[in-house]
Amino acid sequence: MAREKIKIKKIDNITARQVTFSKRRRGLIKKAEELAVLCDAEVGLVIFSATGRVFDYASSSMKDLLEKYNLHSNNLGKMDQPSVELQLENDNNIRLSNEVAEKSHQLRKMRGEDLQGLNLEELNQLEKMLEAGRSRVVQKNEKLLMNEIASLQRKGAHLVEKNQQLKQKLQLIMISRGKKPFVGEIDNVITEEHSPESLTNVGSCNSGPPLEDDCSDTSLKLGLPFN
Amino acid sequence: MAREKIKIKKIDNITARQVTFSKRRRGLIKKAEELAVLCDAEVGLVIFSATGRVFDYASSSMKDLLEKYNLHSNNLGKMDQPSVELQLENDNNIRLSNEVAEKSHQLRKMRGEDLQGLNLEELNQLEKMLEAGRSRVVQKNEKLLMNEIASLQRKGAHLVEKNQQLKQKLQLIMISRGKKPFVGEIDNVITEEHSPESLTNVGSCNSGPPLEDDCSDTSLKLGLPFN
DNA sequence: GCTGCTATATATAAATA
DNA sequence: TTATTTATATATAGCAG
Repeated sequence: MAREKIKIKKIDNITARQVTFSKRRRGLIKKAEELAVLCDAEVGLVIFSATGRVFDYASSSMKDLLEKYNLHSNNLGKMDQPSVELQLENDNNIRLSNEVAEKSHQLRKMRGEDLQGLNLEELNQLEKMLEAGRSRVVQKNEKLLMNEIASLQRKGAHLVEKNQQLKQKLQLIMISRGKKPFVGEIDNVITEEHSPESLTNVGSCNSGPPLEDDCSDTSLKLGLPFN
Repeated sequence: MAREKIKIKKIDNITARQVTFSKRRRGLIKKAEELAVLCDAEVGLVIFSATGRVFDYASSSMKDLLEKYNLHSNNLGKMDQPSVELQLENDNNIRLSNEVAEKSHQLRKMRGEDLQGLNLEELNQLEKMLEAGRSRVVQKNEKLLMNEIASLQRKGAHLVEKNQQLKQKLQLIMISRGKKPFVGEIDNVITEEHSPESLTNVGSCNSGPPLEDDCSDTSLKLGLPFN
């Protein structure tokens, strides 16, 4: 694949062979990885150089992969365990393998990826199941959102309360200075343009006389979710 | 490497993913073989598709290759199993059990039965997946229905055609008997309550009045001897 | 043994049959 | 599914450091 086309046979020149080995080895591993990622496949690759060095690639655990592979080739090939224990283990493996296969299939169906051979009845049932699942997910989602809102609301109410306390302290201080303040003076500073009603909505922490509010941002944000 | 550059991430479209898997799998195996031949290396390659099918390539004996590989990796790691085989089986059990657990969990999530600890992002993604699956199921369902309809239409059209042929044969027979039949006579026997026009529409595999009847008992019975 | 550099050979994504 | 076709993207053979 390059300057010249080459025949697929052992490269005579040793140096060239090594260079090619190095390049192609990396290329092969890259391709293996791409296949695994692109197609959601499991890939295991083992390479021994002529000099005996080992290189490998595995999309997941090479150990698991090879065990899985052995299992398959065993099932498709020979069968010869005398040991009862081994036989038991093997039965277990078969059972588990079947379970995995079954669940994988079910998952694929739910993803709509393997609907081969399903009849109308089964398809309808599947759709119902998906719709039910979706509904639950959506509910959970909404619940989460509501919780978040409630939490924010609590925090907001808390801030309102704090603010009110601050306001009272300020009043006390001003009074203690001997200056009896105009009522309107403080209110102007603290409540700005808000109307009292906006507070009554905001949670139970606030029971007293609707003492205006303070951090306008908070009350605005809090008010929205409750319509 | 083609019409468009793609990102190396799981291909969303199922069909495209399968096609790509098929192509790249072959490409990868070809490259593996070339590496083995050109550079006098030993190469072993194992591929599991997402559906669980196995593909492999080995420049020599996969068994030998894997044993050699295990030897190497063991040397680089640990080495102390009472019974290697038992250990392997046991590991396999653990791995399979984990796989079952994982898939069960995934299934439960898709059924909306175990959404504990999922955040908003994850819930949204799950919902998207469910919606995608449902959409595919619905599509498949519709396709099935359309096929059924089309099939029935074809059969109907075919019956109509047969019927017309039978009618012609019967006419010929009656003529050959030397009895010039009343036109009305045959029509009455064969088409029964049908007006002649209803037949002329139904030429080949049309879309017109699909099923109707035609296969009235009478005409069918008449037809049999001539087929 | 690596690089980096081309000019080519291959692989392959999409569209199509 | 599977195969062909096409336009492009990649891989890489042969060199030079």
